[in-house]
Amino acid sequence: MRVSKEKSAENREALLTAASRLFREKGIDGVGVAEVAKEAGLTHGALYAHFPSKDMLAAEAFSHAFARRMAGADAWTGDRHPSFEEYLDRLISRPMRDDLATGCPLTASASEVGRQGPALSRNFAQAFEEEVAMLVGAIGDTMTSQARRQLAVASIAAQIGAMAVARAVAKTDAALSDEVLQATRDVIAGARGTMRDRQP
Amino acid sequence: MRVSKEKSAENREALLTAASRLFREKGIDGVGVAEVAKEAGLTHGALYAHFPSKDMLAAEAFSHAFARRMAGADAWTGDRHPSFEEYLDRLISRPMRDDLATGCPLTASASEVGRQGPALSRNFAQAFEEEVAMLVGAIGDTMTSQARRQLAVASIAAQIGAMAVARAVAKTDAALSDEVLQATRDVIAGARGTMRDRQP
DNA sequence: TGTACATCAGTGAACGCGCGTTCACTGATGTAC
DNA sequence: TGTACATCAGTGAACGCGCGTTCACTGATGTAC
Repeated sequence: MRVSKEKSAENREALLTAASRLFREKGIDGVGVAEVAKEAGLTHGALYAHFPSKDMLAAEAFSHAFARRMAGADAWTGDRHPSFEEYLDRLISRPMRDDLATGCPLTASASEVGRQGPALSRNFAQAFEEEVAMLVGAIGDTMTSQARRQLAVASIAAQIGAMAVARAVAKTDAALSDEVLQATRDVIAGARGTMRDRQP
Repeated sequence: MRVSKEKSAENREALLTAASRLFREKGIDGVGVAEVAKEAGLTHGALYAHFPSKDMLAAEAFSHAFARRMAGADAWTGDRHPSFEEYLDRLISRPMRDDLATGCPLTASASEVGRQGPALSRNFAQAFEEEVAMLVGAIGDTMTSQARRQLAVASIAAQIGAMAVARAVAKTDAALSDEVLQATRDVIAGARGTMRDRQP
């Protein structure tokens, strides 16, 4: 049966929220469209009234989650303008590692993007650039803009790798998992100190 | 029909080689046991005479690939005792990014391990420790052993993240993909320089 | 060394299952008069 | 404002397909005599 435009918009939002949560938690290939629709209170057929394919759903769900994060709408986002060290401490952390479902979309999707469709790849690249711009702002004007960008790019890459490794070994070797997080935080923070000192 | 013990051992080796190649290239969830068996010149039923489940196959295939890499048997391994900078240059590179099938097993599996079975997680953690030990040796005795280990752990995490991001955006934004590799290499190399300078 | 037979790696059909997607149909919504 | 009807979000059965795993069977290998 047909529903009102408002209800339809709510359903679309519910589908995106369910998809972004489930895809982060279990991986895109680990969740079926029926499960996403059920989580949103619909049947799988309804999903195709809003999205032409699972691939497009994944791409839109990723950007939806990233936009929420950038808008500060996620519980874990905290200060929207953190310092560089605050950024590292918050994202390369045990709470982030253990909270798959609402964690950083970049971290959750990085490994899957290469094997999914082109729509998700485009949205991922755009989100990565936004994250770089945000982090460049957090680094401040203590070094050249080239150096700031280089540090931001490397820091986000390191964050994504540290989280992947920490999650991979969390159940097998909790001490190693914690060590990976701390070592990455410390080495990146140290690199920032050096680069700042070397600039006039 | 029954085959000789030698032929059976060869078939087992062929299954491991095919699995480690295909799993790296398409992901563990992206390849069926029938495809692995076919690549090894067998039928899927024969696979279960050698491995009790796909999970165990994945775990053994991972360790098989990593052991080959550590033994210098892979074409891309090069010098078995590279310097720290050589290690970074070789692993965080465009050739490594583009050669999925024979690339670093740690890099290829890091993101999947968390969602696979416990056997793979154990083998991954052990391989990570071996890689850390190798890299600690490459860093040399210019800093404390604690600092060496910290740098090694963070470097491997950063390498894994840089490769994941570079692969994710390779088709969409080639320039960004290259930039991620170079920025990560430079920042990690810079961090090494700082840590060395600060030690007596 | 030659023969009889137990072993077991490998084959291929079959199992139940979940996948992404399609589609005829439903019925409340939104619109035209 | 009230009525007739076109629209279309949502339902649920069905599509073909590939998945991991099982199993009765085959026949060359390896062994015991």
